[in-house]
Amino acid sequence: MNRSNSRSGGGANLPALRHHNASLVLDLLRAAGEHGISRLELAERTGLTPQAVSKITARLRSEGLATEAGRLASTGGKPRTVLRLVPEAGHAVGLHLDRDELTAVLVDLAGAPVATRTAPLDLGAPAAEVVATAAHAVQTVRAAAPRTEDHRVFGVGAALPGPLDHRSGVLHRVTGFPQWDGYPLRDVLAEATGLPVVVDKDTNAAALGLALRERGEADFAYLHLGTGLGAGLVLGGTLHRGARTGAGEFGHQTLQLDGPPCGCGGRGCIEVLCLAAAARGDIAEAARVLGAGAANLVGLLDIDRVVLGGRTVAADEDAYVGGVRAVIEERALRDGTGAPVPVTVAGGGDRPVAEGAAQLVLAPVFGRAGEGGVED
Amino acid sequence: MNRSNSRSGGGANLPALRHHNASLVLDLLRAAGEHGISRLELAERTGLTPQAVSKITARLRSEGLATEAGRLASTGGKPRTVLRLVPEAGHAVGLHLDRDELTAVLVDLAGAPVATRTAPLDLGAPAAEVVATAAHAVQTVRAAAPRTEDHRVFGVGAALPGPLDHRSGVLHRVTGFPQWDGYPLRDVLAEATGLPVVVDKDTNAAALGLALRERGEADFAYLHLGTGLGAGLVLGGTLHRGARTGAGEFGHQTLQLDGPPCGCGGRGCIEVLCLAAAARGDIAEAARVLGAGAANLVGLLDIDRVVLGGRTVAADEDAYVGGVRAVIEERALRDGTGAPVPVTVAGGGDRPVAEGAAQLVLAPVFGRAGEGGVED
DNA sequence: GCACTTTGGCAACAGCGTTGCTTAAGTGGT
DNA sequence: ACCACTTAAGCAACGCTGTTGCCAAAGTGC
Repeated sequence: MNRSNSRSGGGANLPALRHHNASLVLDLLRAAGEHGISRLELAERTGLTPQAVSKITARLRSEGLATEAGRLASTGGKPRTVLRLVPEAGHAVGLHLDRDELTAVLVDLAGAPVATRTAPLDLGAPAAEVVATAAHAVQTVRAAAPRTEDHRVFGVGAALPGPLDHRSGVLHRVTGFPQWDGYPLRDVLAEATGLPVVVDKDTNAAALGLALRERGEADFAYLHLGTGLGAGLVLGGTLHRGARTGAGEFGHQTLQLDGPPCGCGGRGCIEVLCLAAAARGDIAEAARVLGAGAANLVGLLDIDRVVLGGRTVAADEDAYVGGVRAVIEERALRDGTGAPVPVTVAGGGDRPVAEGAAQLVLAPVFGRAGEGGVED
Repeated sequence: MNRSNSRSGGGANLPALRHHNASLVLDLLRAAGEHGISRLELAERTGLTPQAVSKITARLRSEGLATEAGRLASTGGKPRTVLRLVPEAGHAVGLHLDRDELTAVLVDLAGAPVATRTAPLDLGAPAAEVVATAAHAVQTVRAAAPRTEDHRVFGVGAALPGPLDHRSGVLHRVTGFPQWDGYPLRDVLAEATGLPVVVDKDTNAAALGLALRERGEADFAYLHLGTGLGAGLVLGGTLHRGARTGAGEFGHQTLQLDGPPCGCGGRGCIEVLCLAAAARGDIAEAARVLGAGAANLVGLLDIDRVVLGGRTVAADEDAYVGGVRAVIEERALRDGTGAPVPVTVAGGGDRPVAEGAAQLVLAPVFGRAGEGGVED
């Protein structure tokens, strides 16, 4: 049932079956939010029998993860009991290590932030120093979680710029900070905090978090335009990282053959076109370039929604959203492929990255660990 | 265990568990080919216990799907017994309906072609006529399969150009042949042949078939350059079709902002650039353009391998492979992301499409039905 | 107040992979 | 030639999964 058969493992036994179905139910409970969802609807949506759902939800209730929350209007018989997730039953820490700033956030199972801490950070400082600052921020927000046995903190998700190996948790050449090359951030941070740690690219974290904010979309792209241009892809409901966890290299896509030279050594990369236009104040052109890249992505992968973010976009949200939307709508019109894909902007500045980082930790709980996913 | 949690269903019970593990084992048996694989290696690779593998393989042997095939050299104890797939235990028909030609092929479980039939076809003819010709070709190659109870034909996979809805099996506006718009090919063909039918785009079929030819690559792209330019993507071991089964729109990716106008109404599409260069005999330029698009794809999705195919490529294989490879190697060098992604060409003319179409039917047997997959 | 509908738990069950143990089938030392 | 050892693989008992059949609970509507 794991789609990633090519990976080692994949064999499923009874505990795995149980965990799978429990995750499925938890995911639906999370999606239902505070309104909750009835047992029978859970049965319909999962394909399980009502009795199985009763057993599973009974377990979840005994573990404190779910609870009854009122009942629906009767339809001629006994009214359905509504169940909902107990958000405070578990927490996760999201950590965003940006070039000049650090954000730590404690989120509950529903993804709602419980505590936040922001601090200046010099990513160029010695590694030990950065790790110490990060670990301290983690402990600070962690103090906001109730410390009972049942209400555990699942772990820390750390998002940072630049290429890294998600599987091993080792960084590569973080742009502009060569001292991080080969640094085993995951293990060091796990040691410093005493919690399991997952590391990933900032764009991936943001994509995961944003994909969960509005539901129902299996294929989703987040485009981040800040000091650089990158993408995070959620395909089939989980992050697509690729074999070398190098997916999302959106900025150095060629969009203008033999165009202006880019810092990467290539020519006509979407990043240099977009940022050059933005730098000279031609936001409309920057948005048009970004839109062309987004439309390429939408057509190639049949993406359901595109979300824009990053400081450059935040400076002129309407112009970017409008410009990108125009390009996508025009192309959808040409293809005649029905309604154009919605384009929105990620509100909240840098918060989506930190909150999404926490979702890196929570994803396995809800059965959304992708191929490159980390076991619980 | 199914990655596609967002889809309805997803709930797993005991039969599903059994089917999942059996598929996993069958997939490894298929990968092992005629050399076979021992029970203990199956256990290692699946993560199941040796005893579970023994039970599963015993079932497969009793169903005639697997058999013992010699034993390995001893390593100090009882030598391991080697198991292998029995290819002739099942077959599938692959059907390639091209604009001017029809190819039908019967393949066994291992994917090896058993019987082939090629016939001229006018895809512009009335639908009933085309279906009748296709159904007749299916019956012809089907006659080559042993008709015993155990050796069943699983179904027909039909690949054809142009957009279509894989899930419903209904065609859209097949380029140049408007009469197919809205035609329920899957159901009509199922009626005519008496077999389950799966339809998909020709590029998707080719991608699936080629991805299985050489193993171990989870993320794979097939680029088809013929009268048009399209792509098929295998991500995480299964075909990526997208929510509207419209993924793979590679040809109308913008590669040259404000470039020459394309038939689709856009400008600077990779297809028009590539085909225009090919038409004026500048194969090197066509290959360079194709390479730029391929490199974009590789960077964006962290693809493991790129395979080129189609009549235009076949006319000058070395030039295209060399040109594409050069662009990809150059970009890999710039990024410093290790070894460049291998680029090869799909041999065998149109056969890969028909053989891949048969794999559309076999994929679920081996646990490789993607999100858009069809149940057995 | 009674008939009906719908929800949801209890108990028995079939069947999955796992565990503990035994048998099969080799190698290598003496 | 024999025996100790190693490795492979089947048998039997087991725990636990979702399923099935049944019944109690809790509503609606005539």
